[in-house]
Amino acid sequence: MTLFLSKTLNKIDNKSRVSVPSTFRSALKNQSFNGIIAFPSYSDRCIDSCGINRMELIAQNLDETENYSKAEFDLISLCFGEAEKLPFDKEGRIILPKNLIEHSGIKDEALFVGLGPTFQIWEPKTFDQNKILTLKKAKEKNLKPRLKPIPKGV
Amino acid sequence: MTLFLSKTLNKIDNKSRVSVPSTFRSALKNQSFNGIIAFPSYSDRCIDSCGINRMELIAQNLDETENYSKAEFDLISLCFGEAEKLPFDKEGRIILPKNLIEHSGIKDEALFVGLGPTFQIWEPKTFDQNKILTLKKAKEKNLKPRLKPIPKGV
DNA sequence: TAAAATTCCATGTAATACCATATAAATATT
DNA sequence: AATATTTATATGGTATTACATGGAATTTTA
Repeated sequence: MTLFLSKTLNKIDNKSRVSVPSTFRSALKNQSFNGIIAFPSYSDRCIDSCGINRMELIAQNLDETENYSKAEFDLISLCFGEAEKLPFDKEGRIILPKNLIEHSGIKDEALFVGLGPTFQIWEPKTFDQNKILTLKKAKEKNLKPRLKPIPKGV
Repeated sequence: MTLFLSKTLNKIDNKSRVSVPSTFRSALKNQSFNGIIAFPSYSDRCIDSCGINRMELIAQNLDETENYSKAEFDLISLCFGEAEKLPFDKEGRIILPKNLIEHSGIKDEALFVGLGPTFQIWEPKTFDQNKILTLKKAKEKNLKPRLKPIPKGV
């Protein structure tokens, strides 16, 4: 299974190129497209990313499931339009499209954050602010990190 | 698997020619017909498109399985009747037929929007309006885009 | 033979492939 | 254990190619 872990901070040059951390690259090694899929996060000021295999799974599911309302279907469909296929160059870099740079507020550095089956790309400052906010909310609600029981069949 | 992602805005010349985005073209590279299948969307003011392979698959399913309701069967039949085979010229362009231009309200620009296994072609303004509407409806119904593959057995 | 459709060719721009170097990590050597 | 050597990774810049697009030439068909 593809697993993205840990954080990496890389620079962006004036052509909007960033090196994808080599650990992430090697996690994607066996997929049918040599690069990443990236789209604006629905809930945060960052870029959501994954490999093509996950995207194919989502597409297939959407195609085969009959229980979506038109409103649901249209909403999910919008995501495919926002998603960008970003191939690696020979050096393992991608080019960040304008719209994703704008959405994330990224300037000259990009923070890659592993989330397991997916990862995110953040403007470092925004990530820090968000982290503080998350911890604050957790404290207010007295939340503690825990594992939920794993559903059967997964 | 054929996946259409992201959006591209291309111009239409006075002969109704449009360049199909090269990413879409390469997604269709290995199909038996070098071009796209296009038909008026039954629910939106846009053009629905895909590769010939998907049409063949649907036709085959229609023939072999009992999984379609009468209503579904009739809808698919309608689509087949209105579907146009639009071949690429040497430069990767297609010619948009009059009826599709009229149905979509396209004038001098065409917005190609990836939907995963299919894609759509929109008049840019119409797409923007429709997007706003989709997001509004989603908000009303408290929907959030499900970008997770649904685990089997759940 | 005129009109329409298709194929062919030309060009500016933007994307990407290529090469060179710097930095960091890993391994080997003393 | 400290240092040297090698390897892998990240980064910067240049050259080349591909793409979208406009128009001309050729073929088709009405």
